Amino acid sequence: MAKRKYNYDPQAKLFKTLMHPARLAILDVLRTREACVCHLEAALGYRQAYISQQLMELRKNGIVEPRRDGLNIFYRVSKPYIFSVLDSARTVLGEETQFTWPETLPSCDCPHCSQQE
Amino acid sequence: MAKRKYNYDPQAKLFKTLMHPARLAILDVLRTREACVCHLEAALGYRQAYISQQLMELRKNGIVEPRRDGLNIFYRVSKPYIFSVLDSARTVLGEETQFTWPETLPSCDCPHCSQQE
DNA sequence: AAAATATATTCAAGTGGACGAATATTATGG
DNA sequence: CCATAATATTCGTCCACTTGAATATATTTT
Repeated sequence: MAKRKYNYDPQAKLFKTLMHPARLAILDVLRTREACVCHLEAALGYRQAYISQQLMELRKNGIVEPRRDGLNIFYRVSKPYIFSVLDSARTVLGEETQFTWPETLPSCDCPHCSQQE
Repeated sequence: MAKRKYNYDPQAKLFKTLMHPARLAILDVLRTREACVCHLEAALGYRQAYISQQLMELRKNGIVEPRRDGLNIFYRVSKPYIFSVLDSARTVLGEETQFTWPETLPSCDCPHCSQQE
């Protein structure tokens, strides 16, 4: 007979979403600002479809949300508190350094990156 | 070309360890005290071998560590900061209630539970 | 040293996630 | 309304995780 007093599935599901290197990388790019798919592509070097797949996974779990602007769809973190989870994990692992992405990337053509001129 | 500046594998691995309901339940039992396998068995209602399997997984990732005392092997959380990760996750999910296990269980015969008499 | 108790390990079948390839969808510009 | 750009989805294969069943190991007791 199971005597569990608590349902751990929601927590487990959240961690399952976070257990993927590509998704963690995406969240780190989204730490400081919203970003379109092509920006994530330029930043992380993954294929477009692959980025979309991972974004879909994050979206299904309510972690990110899209905002369409013309052809671009900008993603942002809808639950910023998720970064507390990520930071705690880093602390557990003894990782002090927190890499911060620059606001713009030379290799990116998205509106956010190429609006200078 | 991949431009990742950071290796997310350690974090991903940690979350992978936490993505399992049974392991989360075990960690919650270990939140207040160490416990032997049979205690976890009594508390959670899982089979002994299954508990052992999940403990092994947690041990492989340095989250819990064993202490043998006669026939019993007591497990305790070796990285208590892991609870910050769990608590942050609960906050993200909007779960406020934190279930706390009693120190002793009537259905358990382990030394910690049946030393009254 | 054999039996009993507590725990660990191995094995195997079923299942779901990872990810590449191909294709579909949506919106803008001509 | 057709072409193009940006993003999304579907499909298929491969591999890792899950979990039950069986068995092994370690320790104490007799």
